Amino acid sequence: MDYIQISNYLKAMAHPTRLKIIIRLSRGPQCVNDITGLITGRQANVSQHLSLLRLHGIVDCRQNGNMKCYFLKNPKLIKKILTVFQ
Amino acid sequence: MDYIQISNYLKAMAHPTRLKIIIRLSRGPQCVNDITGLITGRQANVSQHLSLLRLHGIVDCRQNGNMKCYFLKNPKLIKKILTVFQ
DNA sequence: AAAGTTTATTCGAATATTTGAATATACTTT
DNA sequence: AAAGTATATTCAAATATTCGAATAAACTTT
Repeated sequence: MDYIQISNYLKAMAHPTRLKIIIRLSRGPQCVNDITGLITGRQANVSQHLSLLRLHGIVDCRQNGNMKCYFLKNPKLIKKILTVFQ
Repeated sequence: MDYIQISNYLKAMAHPTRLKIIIRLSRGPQCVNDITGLITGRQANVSQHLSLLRLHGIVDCRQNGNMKCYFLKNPKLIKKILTVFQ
């Protein structure tokens, strides 16, 4: 990963709503509706952030009946970054 | 550090030019002129990025005669983040 | 199949970031 | 003190990001 890719990855993480989502997902998978509950914002906006996170390879999801379950694609990497800030 | 502060810190890092500067400074202090040499851009622009990095507590500097020497304020933290991406 | 849930997409306005240009400041040497 | 070198600041234009509003899509239950 070169510095351009790293900066893209960090930029995707570096939004308060997205980071909040990431922190939540670092404790386990969640569906969109539950994630929306954490955020002061609309479901559509949460979906926008989730699709950006997916585009950058930070999260992925699987259909689960009616719902979609999001999870971190590389939880180890994310957890390492988060623990640096504690 | 809460998620707002963390996202601000990550945002400050998450620009290709600034990350390049940070990576360079992780190997030791450098003056503005040397840093400018790394970047495809003007000295004034490098100064802009450096002052933003300083504002966010990522770097600091000391006057060194004619020149200003920039260095990472928390090199351990930065190095931990960078090694995650290798 | 109609109604209800859950999630995604598109678009435009508001906002934030980035950059170059111009110029200022500060220190050093002559 | 004038000229030279190194760095910083300000402003405006260009660009990118973010969010709400509207609505679409997909699945589930009735």
